[in-house]
Amino acid sequence: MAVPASDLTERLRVAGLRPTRQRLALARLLFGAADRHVTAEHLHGEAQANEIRVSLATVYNTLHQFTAAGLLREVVVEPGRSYFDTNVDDHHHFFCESTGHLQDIPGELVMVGQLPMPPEGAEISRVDVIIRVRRNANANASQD
Amino acid sequence: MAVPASDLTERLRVAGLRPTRQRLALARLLFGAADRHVTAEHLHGEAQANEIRVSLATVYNTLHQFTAAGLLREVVVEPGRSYFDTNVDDHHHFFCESTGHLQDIPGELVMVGQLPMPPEGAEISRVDVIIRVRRNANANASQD
DNA sequence: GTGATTGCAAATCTTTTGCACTAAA
DNA sequence: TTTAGTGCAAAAGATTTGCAATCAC
Repeated sequence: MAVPASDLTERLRVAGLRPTRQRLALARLLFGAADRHVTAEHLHGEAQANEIRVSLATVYNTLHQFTAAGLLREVVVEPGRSYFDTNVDDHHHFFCESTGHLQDIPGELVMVGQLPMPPEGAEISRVDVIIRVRRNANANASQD
Repeated sequence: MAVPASDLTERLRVAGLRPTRQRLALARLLFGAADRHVTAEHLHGEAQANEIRVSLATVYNTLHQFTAAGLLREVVVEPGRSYFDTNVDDHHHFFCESTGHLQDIPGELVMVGQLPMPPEGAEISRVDVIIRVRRNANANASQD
């Protein structure tokens, strides 16, 4: 299903990363289906569930290497835990404080007009908009 | 200088917090002068520099209690470290990835038009806009 | 072969916790 | 008194690191 292995191999090569067994397996989990938001811990668990032997340290290395290569984007919304987003296009996030769930918002849906000048000597590297939401009291267990 | 002790005492009382020696001392550091952004570690160091005996655990407790009481606002921009902002008005932030420096942007300066609908059963608790900046190469050591 | 990559376990860093002690009301 | 608040040291959780073993080229 989805992305042939050869494409992933190529993608890693282009990014300057050797297509090792571990990286390919993680790439398949990450990019195999729809956009996703994972933590290192979560991805490691998923790898194990799929009988892929990878150490947690390698998962961390890989996530950071992918991020540096522009294949992933790191999203910081909670103290003490990083999420990695497979969607690297310009977009923003809903973050549910009750459930810890992240959800993309296409970039066009939020219009940030008229950015203020950055401090002198600095240039903008990214604009993050995080809409923090909370489940309201009378919401029944329909989704997260 | 600044805020008389009696005001701080009152402020804590109103928040439902006993005005203990430690809380008053930390409140004086936090609210004594202009708006600031501190980490627990930083505030603890500052307390020690001012000969205020407070344990790091109490600094954490206090920061969280002040945040729950609406006296502070927690800002998450870096994995593994929380900043606390003495400005609790509606506003946003510049975050310099090179220096770790946070700077307020008055709420009016950023116009986020037309928010998308939050996921069903959820209500918006806050909108954070973080403009990540980086020192550009030819910036000399003028500020952070 | 040779250098990049991996795995493991230990180390690090920030934050939280348990619990006896102290202080505010 | 009585209960909230504090300090300490230990625990927890996420992430990083050092280094020998392993793999890609």
